[in-house]
Amino acid sequence: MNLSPKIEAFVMHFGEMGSRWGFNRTVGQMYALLVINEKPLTANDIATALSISRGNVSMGLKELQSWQLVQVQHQPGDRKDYYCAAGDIWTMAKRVFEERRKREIDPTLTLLRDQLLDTPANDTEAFAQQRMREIHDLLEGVTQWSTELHNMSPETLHKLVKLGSGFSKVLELKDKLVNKS
Amino acid sequence: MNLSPKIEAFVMHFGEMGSRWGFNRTVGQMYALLVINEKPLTANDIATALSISRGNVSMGLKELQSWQLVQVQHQPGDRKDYYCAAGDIWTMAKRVFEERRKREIDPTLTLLRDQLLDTPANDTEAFAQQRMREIHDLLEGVTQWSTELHNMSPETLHKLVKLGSGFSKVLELKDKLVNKS
DNA sequence: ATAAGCTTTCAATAATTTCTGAAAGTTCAA
DNA sequence: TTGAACTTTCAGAAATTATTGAAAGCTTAT
Repeated sequence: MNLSPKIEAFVMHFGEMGSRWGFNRTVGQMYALLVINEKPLTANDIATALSISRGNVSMGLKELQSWQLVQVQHQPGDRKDYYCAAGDIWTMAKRVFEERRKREIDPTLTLLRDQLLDTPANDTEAFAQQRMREIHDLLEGVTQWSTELHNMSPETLHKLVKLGSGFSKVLELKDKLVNKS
Repeated sequence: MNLSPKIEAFVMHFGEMGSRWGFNRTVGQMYALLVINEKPLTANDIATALSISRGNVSMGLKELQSWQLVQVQHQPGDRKDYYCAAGDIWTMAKRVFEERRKREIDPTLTLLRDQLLDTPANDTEAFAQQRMREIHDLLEGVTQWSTELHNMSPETLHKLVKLGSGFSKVLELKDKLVNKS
């Protein structure tokens, strides 16, 4: 398994970015490799291509499966597991987005909900709770909104992205028509 | 500087989440502390409250300033720097969002743009480039869209969040009216 | 000029995370 | 039942990241 310079650049870049996207370097590289390869790869192919240990590949694949970003496939008469990137580009984006929401927002929302049930004991706590309320409402909005995104078809998503700067205009339009607020 | 249990829980939680949000534990704690405190704090207040070294606080504040999340203030006749969280909740959210976009998306977009200028040398590279194109277009959409968000007033943002599940309906509405696509 | 009262820097150390590879586990064909 | 062809696990090693604290830098009052 030998990578062309261009493909290598792409894979290595995804490695660098990996940690910023919520997984580690090798997991990033592995995913990139699976995404730009048309054909499914075995765990050994991956280990060779990236010069990492077989054990590390196994861990990485487990991680990618927990993100639902890869799929296992089998070839008839071959005992090996073959891996490939799951779904189209929109599916991938949605999965990463969802997974990150779960890890980055949900736990905080839970904490804030709990804290907001208590009555503040003094002024300091009252102010603190007010801030927590604001953060809570914001995060709840983001969560709802992310559910919305999750349920959109690729076409709608595509439209949304293409909408670009026409976005606030649509909001205003809606305001006028529905005549609320 | 002694924290009440509730406030401590909040601060510690932000510490835990810190790394998922793009900064480290102490930076997360520091920010939480500044957000739930009505009054500005000195670097020493922070060090005491969180039981961390003065040097670490200095580093952390530098980091938070690079995210534009804190402001320095001065009290008349006092040489110390006082710090507080910058802006309201929407400002904070926008700054975190923007900063993360810069770190998580922009570098990849640059790489992809470069790669897409070259002509693929073979079928493998052609397929790879096709994938890169898709990712590029998606990220460009997200970027545009994030600029849009950035320019929205708190009121518009609030409306957007409240819109919740009515969102795709608005999109459809727009489709019918404008009668495009 | 000096020193008091701050803040910042940075080399050394500590803590955490990632990676390796050998051993154990699984599955299947013969 | 054995063993060949895989995969997974996990303890220890390596790499990376965060933290400390002492020293160096500012700035202002005297």
